[in-house]
Amino acid sequence: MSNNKLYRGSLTTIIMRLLEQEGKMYGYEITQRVKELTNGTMDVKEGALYPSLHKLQSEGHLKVEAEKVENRVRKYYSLTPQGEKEAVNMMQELKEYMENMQAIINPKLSF
Amino acid sequence: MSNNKLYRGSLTTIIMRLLEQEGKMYGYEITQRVKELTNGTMDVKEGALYPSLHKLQSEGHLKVEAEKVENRVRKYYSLTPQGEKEAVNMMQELKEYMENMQAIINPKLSF
DNA sequence: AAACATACATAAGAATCTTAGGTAACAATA
DNA sequence: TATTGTTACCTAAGATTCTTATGTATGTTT
Repeated sequence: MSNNKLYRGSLTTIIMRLLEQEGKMYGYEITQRVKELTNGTMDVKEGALYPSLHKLQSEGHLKVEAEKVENRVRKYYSLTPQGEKEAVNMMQELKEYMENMQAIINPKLSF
Repeated sequence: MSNNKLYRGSLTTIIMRLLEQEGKMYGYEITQRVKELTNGTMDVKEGALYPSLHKLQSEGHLKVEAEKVENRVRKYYSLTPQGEKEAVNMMQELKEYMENMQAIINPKLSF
């Protein structure tokens, strides 16, 4: 993801948010999109991505459709209705996280 | 820390920043300060805190002085010169993390 | 006397990641 | 044409960071 420990724990939030915005995406596409959006700073590792996608699917947050494009298989992931609720929830948790970190890091501005 | 996965990885950044601001603190004090600053939202677990403090010390970022206050021992931690550099670095990494998450979460505002 | 708060600590297990491999199709290049 | 690079999926071993559970000890409150 980066040599930065802070990214630990944020991969599912990223996946859910991208799918909320894009409708459907396949794994490799997610790695490329994140690279674009962060100017090459963030690198989603496949060894983290695929297990995460499978877990989100097994939890009922994602559904999959396999498509054959140019003789290669792509697995398109999209949010289930339950996943859409979870995406909203995760965005709220990200907001809370950011506010709490600001309050700790910059206590003078938290009044 | 919270039932929120996003906090994973941010404890050392929190410790280093608090010590940068306060000069010196002891473990239990850190747990209470974080609770105050986040209105009870965040709860730094002792099982995470003490191993983190010991690791930061073994890496040369923190130094310790034991003090006896009201017949109880407190271990006051403070930044070493190397730790001060590392604290600055961690704040920069937190800033980058926040910017990257914003860019992913809210791509329209990243231009 | 029991419960709560202060203050430290560690060990087992869970969760999330990195690293390092593997398969396969296609394109570009040396 | 052999090799490298890109696209596209996957898993397993190990590292790291956390939670949960437990322990010790002193002092305060109920």
